[in-house]
Amino acid sequence: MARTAGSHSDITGPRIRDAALSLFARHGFAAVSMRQIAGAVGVQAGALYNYTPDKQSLLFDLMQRHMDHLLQAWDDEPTPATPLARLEHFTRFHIRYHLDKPDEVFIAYMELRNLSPENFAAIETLRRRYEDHLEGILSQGVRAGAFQLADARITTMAVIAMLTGVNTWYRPGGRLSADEVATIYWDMVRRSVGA
Amino acid sequence: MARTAGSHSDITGPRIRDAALSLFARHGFAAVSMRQIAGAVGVQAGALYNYTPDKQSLLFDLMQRHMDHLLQAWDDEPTPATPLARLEHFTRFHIRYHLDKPDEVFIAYMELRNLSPENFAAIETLRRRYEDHLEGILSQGVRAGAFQLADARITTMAVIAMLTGVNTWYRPGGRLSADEVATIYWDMVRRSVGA
DNA sequence: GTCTATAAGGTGATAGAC
DNA sequence: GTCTATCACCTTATAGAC
Repeated sequence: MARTAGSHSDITGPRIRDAALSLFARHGFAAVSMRQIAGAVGVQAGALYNYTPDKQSLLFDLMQRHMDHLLQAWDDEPTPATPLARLEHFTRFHIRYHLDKPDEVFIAYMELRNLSPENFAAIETLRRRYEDHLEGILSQGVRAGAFQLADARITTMAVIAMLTGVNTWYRPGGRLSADEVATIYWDMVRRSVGA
Repeated sequence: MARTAGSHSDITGPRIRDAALSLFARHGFAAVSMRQIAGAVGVQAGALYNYTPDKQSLLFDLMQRHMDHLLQAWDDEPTPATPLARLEHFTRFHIRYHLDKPDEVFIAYMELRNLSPENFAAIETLRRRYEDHLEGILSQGVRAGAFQLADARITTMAVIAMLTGVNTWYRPGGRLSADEVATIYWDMVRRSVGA
């Protein structure tokens, strides 16, 4: 059945995104050609332009979907009662979600410079919205006397960098499970905010 | 004087590296052509091949110099007496050094996937050597009873990710000086290792 | 919706003149 | 050491047949 001519719009679109995601993550946006993406999907390069106006839009689409999905996933999470419980929940959610989508995460911050200025601004807005969820938890905790920290914004950036860094070294099947890793990181986060 | 024909080997080499560093950092290795680098230096593309056998070697040269220089700079630093003082020294050194060389730092971990397998292995060895300096400080501190942490290797990766993350948001002339930022981060590092 | 063919231009790298 | 010219190939994107 492979390569049969005809209409496949409902499955070809997702397949193009999957192939582009994987290839961009492995080789980088600029190093991957439309022909390579088409080859991975099993169509000719011209057919891709039925699904994206150009290569830039394909990249933006991947990043925007990733950020939208991340924000939605966090909105769907429950909200524990105390700042301490909320911070632990965020820590474990962030590690779990990011380890689950390594290609999306990798692209979302490695390929920012390949976005057009307008597309860059749009992704930065979504990223800032996600960071603000953590900053809100930290600020609430400071007001409630649960945390002691010098600057909620800087602590936000520090914690997110620390947590996202798990993706650079964690490999499934290694010395520790994802849950064990999350517990160790939660211990560090908890102490670093003075809780 | 610009573009005069003749012999300039001692100044053209560094100028090529400077131009490549800046262009790779801004646009990415794959998105920059040898003609662009030559244009920034003020020579024709063919002249670059008197200084590098190919584009890949140019990238590797930049990364290797960066890692060599980082390791040498750390070796040149004094060694404070206690684990706590050593950890503070490493924290401040890492932030200062990395804020000082943002292009080198950016390339050194954004362009790893564009290295050939042999070159990648060489850079990873140097990176691991740098990480091991921090891991050594943490392990010593645990043995001396100065730190309480679950896993020296994971704490090493977490602390380095947190500290290097400063480069993603810090801009000179902003709300806080580099020294003030380093002090806030040192407070977080100190608490996260249970000191 | 996918194909083939093509336009218009860029790519890394080399040869040989000066 | 740098230049010009060139090779062989790849690039994104589009046009028109089916």
